[in-house]
Amino acid sequence: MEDAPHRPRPTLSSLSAAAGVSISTVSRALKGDARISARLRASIAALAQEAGYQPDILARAMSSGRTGLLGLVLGPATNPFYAALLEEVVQQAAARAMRLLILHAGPGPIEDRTAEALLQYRVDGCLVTSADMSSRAAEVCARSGVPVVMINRVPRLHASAASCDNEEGGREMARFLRAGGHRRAAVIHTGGASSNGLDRERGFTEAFAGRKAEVAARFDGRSTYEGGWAAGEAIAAMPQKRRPDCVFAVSDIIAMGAMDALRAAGLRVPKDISVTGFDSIPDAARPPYAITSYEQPVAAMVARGLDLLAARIARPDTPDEAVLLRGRLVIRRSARLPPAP
Amino acid sequence: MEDAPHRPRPTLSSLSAAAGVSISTVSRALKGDARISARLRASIAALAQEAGYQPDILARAMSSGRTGLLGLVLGPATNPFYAALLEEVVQQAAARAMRLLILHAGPGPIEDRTAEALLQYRVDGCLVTSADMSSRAAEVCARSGVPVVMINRVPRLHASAASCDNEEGGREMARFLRAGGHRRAAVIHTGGASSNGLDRERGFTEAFAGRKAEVAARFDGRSTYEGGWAAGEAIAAMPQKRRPDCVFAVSDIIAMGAMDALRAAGLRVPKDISVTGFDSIPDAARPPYAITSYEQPVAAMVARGLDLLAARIARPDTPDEAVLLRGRLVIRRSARLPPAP
DNA sequence: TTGAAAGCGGTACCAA
DNA sequence: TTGGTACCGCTTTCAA
Repeated sequence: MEDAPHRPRPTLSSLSAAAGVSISTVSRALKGDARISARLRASIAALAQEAGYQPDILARAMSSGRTGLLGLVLGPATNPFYAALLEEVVQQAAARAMRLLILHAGPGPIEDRTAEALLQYRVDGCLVTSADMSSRAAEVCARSGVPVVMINRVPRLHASAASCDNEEGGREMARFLRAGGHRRAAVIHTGGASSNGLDRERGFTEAFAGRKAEVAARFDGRSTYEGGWAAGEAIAAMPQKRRPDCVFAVSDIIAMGAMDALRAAGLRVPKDISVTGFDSIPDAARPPYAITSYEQPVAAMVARGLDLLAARIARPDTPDEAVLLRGRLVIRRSARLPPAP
Repeated sequence: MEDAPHRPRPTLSSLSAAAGVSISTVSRALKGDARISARLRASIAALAQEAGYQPDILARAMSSGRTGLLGLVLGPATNPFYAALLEEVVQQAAARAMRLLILHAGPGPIEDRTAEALLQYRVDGCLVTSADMSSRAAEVCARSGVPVVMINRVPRLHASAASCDNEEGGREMARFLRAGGHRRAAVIHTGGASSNGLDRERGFTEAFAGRKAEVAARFDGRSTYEGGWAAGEAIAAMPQKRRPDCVFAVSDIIAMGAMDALRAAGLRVPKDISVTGFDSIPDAARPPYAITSYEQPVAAMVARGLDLLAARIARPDTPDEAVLLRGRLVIRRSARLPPAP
């Protein structure tokens, strides 16, 4: 290939010179304005095509005020749930001709300096999927009128949200386990940090507790495999009489850790103890785990989240809105089944 | 909180009016230009601070030509290796005051429409960590002079790269297995798509084969857990006499699948057969796996990658460069150890 | 030490 | 149906 130093970028101005018409005409022709004659439009389009013209979004943003940029705050990508969310968001955003500016990925809150980028690049809106959007960042958005949508998060101050019906998910899991004859449950939660976890636990506890059934123990699983492992060890160490007959972990990654620890301690799953999770990440479906879980409707959550964002970008006065989507119980082999009817 | 409609964004112009000086003066004062008196600089800085001034990067880019934006092409985030890479890149880029525009995340090549975004947003450079940057996208970059750096990839046409010394990694693993007394190896590769995989396999094969030792079988692991599983099943199904005594998978995710399949077939790891991987992702370190692996120096790869990119952005004529970084053998329990010396 | 003014590449309003 | 022009916010050169 030639080492041709890249040609100067074609602009409206260079096109207008080539076409012998004004800049405004080229601009209108390219966006299909009906006021320009069909012939002229076609010839200008051909010219642009040939020159490899690409509109400069930055320049457009200068005058139109719209960047087409969405700020993205992602949770810890090492949890496969967020990885799946990321892929889904990238794909759906691209389909809507929106681009994502990554503000944060990983555990912990987003830095203040990062929150500033949000303003500096004039993002049209902000998508938050992480557990932690610092209140500083939230405030920045609110103050400067940047619409915020949370996915997989309860909405807060000046934000909309699309999430899974976590409480119902917890309830469904509880009903399933009770139907399977379980009487003593252990819940592994996330230490109170996340409202998702709290909702799941609340739904579970509410639906599980009852005649001759109780949530007998609670552990902090810190949303990590290691946290789940520690909880699993603690459960395995309980005297057999008091030991729970089932475990509900508020996320699959925790459930995996717990399951491995229980097995390492010599317990059989689900023979000695059932283990269930939440999210239904691909990892949890693998043969050694086959974890019964509650699947979050990730694609739908992302789609509705982008809808909400788009609506708020188009009409800033649109009132905030919270969308709750129902998930689906996915039965695998990690929990004893209810008797066949 | 008040529902105060967000104030208009402060600009150089509004600050200059407030300060009673010209726009140029404010601009220079804010960037610490020595020509502005210290007192004036301080008072303007205070004003800006109070008003919550944030420079408009887009406007700056219009005149300076530099956006501070890096295009990011990421591989399948569902492989924890890419998830780790993502977190590292986001963090290090932020530390350098560079922002990431996500162009692609997931398996498969990037779409043509996406490649255009790269131009439209005038990214200063492009970071590619995926196996597949379409040649169209590569061409777009080359033609418009956007520097490209590959991380974990062999450099191609008009691009620099920072990657792990894959061949050496393969060799080290081979030496380790041979020292452990292994004689018949199976290699699970990625089907030829990735040069990484090829390099690892080449290094391994070269160092393993020799007196009374050979690579006895090859399988396509498709870079996925499922691919590894299928290969594991195939290995387990081999007649015992011909069965390999060790497995080298070119990535941990493959190794995990293979290991699970081998165990499901009743083989013990490492007693009956040793299993090793590559990458040293956190998942591979978990107790049930404890996979002996070759760790890629992810942080260093990202750091050097960003260095290369920054250098090319600052001086476009900087020649392309390929950096090879050595990784580290991480010995765990999935492979028989060499006898203690 | 400070200010005025010309762009950067579009958009959109007002004329013609 | 088309052209002229002001403007978006900042950088930078040239004058003062």
